[in-house]
Amino acid sequence: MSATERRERERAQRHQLIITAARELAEAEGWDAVTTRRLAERVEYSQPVLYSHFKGKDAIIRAVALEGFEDLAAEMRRARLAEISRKDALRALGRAYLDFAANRPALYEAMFVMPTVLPFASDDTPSALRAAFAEIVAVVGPHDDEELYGLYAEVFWGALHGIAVLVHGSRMPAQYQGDRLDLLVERFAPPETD
Amino acid sequence: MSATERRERERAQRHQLIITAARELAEAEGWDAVTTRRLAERVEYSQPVLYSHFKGKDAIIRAVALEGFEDLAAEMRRARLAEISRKDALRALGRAYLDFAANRPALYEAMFVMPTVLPFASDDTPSALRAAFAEIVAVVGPHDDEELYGLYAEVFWGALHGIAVLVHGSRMPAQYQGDRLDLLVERFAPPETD
DNA sequence: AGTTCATTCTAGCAGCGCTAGACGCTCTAG
DNA sequence: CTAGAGCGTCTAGCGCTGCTAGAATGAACT
Repeated sequence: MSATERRERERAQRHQLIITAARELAEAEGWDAVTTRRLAERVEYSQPVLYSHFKGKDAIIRAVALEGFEDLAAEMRRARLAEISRKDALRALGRAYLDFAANRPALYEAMFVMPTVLPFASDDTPSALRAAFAEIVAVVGPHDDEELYGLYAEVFWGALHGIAVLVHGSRMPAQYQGDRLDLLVERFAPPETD
Repeated sequence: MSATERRERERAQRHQLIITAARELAEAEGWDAVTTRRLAERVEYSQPVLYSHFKGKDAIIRAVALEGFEDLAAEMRRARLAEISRKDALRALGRAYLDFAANRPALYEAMFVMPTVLPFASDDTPSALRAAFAEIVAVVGPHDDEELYGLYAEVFWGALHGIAVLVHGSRMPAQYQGDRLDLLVERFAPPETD
């Protein structure tokens, strides 16, 4: 059965190759440039091969986005754990989030802007999405009120997302992003206990 | 010359007809359904007529968005002026903004989500856009610090935009939108002086 | 070595935004 | 009142998109 195994292994590699190629092409030229023909050419197979791995273009974007959530969760985690006070952790996480959005706009777009493709607040929400959200909850709380679980995180996240996409779309000047984060952190930092 | 005048008048009417038809079609079936063929059919002209009025599909979307800004500015203004205290005005404006986004999602999308099509913070920013932004500045200030002009408004606007689009994209549950607004208002209300 | 079967490719469909060039109608000037 | 100029509209078509049916290929198993 080793022949079959080898083929499955090759298949898995090609699966990942498609995802990576799609992400790289999107990051280099934007999602508009990611057509099935160009993507197929890039992985050096014909178009129909893509459809033997993914149900359609949407599914490819979904796979790219899912990997993105793992990256984002890791970066937010690293940033917040490097600080001691909660306020510093909040600012560090916010900065990590905005940097991620600014530095990898195409990936961010697949995750948070394109027509929904991943189930967010639902029973079958992928663990990477839950992990990313949990990172935000960890820095803004609340930690003592079950009823409000997630509310602060949602609003803080919403604010970060809002200014990230408005800046990216040139609807807001990019230069004051640091000041905006400072203001946001000041307003959302938990009551000082340190 | 009245014949020429009549023709120009008819042309202006048709211009508006195209914009209205595009908005209605988008609001009914989403922007994906707004193809030049379907739009032409709806206004009962052939495709090329659209291009004698607008440079391309982008320009039509731009015209729709521009009208939207006038509506939004008017609704925010009406909402904030109906309240006395600044905190109530802030909440009312926020609610008006979120309601606008929720009730007219396609129009909102053209204004704030689609690839930039109107110059926002620039010298030739249309007055409707300036007016809408000025409404937000009016309720969040600051009014005494030239250097910070617009910063509070940008962050408050960003937060409203963020939760609006995340809810619309099913990335955040819709049911707690009121609680989110309350939290946001509490954090952004100017120091109590009333 | 012959057969089976999975896999990949060629070719094509319907629809997209957009445009060139032919056609027809209206308005103007003599 | 008629002839002609010019504007406006339409038909037809280009190159592209996501996606797929069916032919052709090649590797693996008996």
